[in-house]
Amino acid sequence: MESKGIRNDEVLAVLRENAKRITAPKRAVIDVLLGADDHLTADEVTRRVQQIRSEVSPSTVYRILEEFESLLLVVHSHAGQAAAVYHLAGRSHGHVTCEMCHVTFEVSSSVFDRLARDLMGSDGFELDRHHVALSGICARCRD
Amino acid sequence: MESKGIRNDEVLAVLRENAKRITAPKRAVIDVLLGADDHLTADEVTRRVQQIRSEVSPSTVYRILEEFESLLLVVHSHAGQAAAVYHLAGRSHGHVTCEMCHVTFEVSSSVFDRLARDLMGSDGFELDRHHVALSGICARCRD
DNA sequence: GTCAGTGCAAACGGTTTGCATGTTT
DNA sequence: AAACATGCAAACCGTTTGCACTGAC
Repeated sequence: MESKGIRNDEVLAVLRENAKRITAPKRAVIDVLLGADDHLTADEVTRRVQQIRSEVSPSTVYRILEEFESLLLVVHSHAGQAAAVYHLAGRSHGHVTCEMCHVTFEVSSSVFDRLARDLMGSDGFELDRHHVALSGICARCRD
Repeated sequence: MESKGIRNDEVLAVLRENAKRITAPKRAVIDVLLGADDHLTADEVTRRVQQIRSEVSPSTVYRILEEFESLLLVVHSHAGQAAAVYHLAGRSHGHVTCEMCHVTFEVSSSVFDRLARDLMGSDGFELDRHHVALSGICARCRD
């Protein structure tokens, strides 16, 4: 079990530093993200938050995730046209998502580092490794 | 100007081989895809088709693109949550999309080959290089 | 007391689907 | 004639937005 790279109180500190208010829905979102081992869609975050505070609306969750992302506390990425997945910022790097089981995995930074270097070298393209998840078939689903 | 790797009559031949009917909307879609230098969204394909045959509906274009893709004539990929982009199958490999100008580029197969090898080696993950577009900033937009 | 944050509901964009009609074979 | 393809409209899903209200500061 790796450290997530950020703690509850660190998130709250960043909010205070940026004159953002600390509200019950935000606390709930933080707890959900800290308690999640894998990557969650906005809908999954909402459902988990609603287990504690049933009145929290999806739009609030989107707004909170957006705020957290603007503060570099959260990262989201896309795989195909499916829903985006969110997780706390930290040691994460690239993402790959299995087309069969829909689980998103972290990819070691060295793999993405090399890709980024190759793209820069061949086309001068600067890779944004956080934003997009590659698709494919994971080892388990390939049997 | 590179060859697109497939010609009008080859597309029609594949349709015949697979007992698919050759209709005016399909001919129009083929012409649009053959005439496009870059990658088109389904909406762009629809609009260009409608310049010739104004009655063709978006859903028909989606169904045609889906059929063509199942026949391996067309490939589509996603960049973020934006609309998918389609183009004729051929020598294409991976895609990268610029977050600033939203242009999608082909990436040389060697870059994606190496990435695929790395992912297989490190995590046993089998990359689907066609389906997802990486994001970043292209050389032109970086100034 | 003020204003950022929230809940609700409605709008949105891209895509898919049900169904009656039209067209290819 | 039969099966497939199409047009239309409505549904769909993830996400965003307008607005009045609430609650953190």
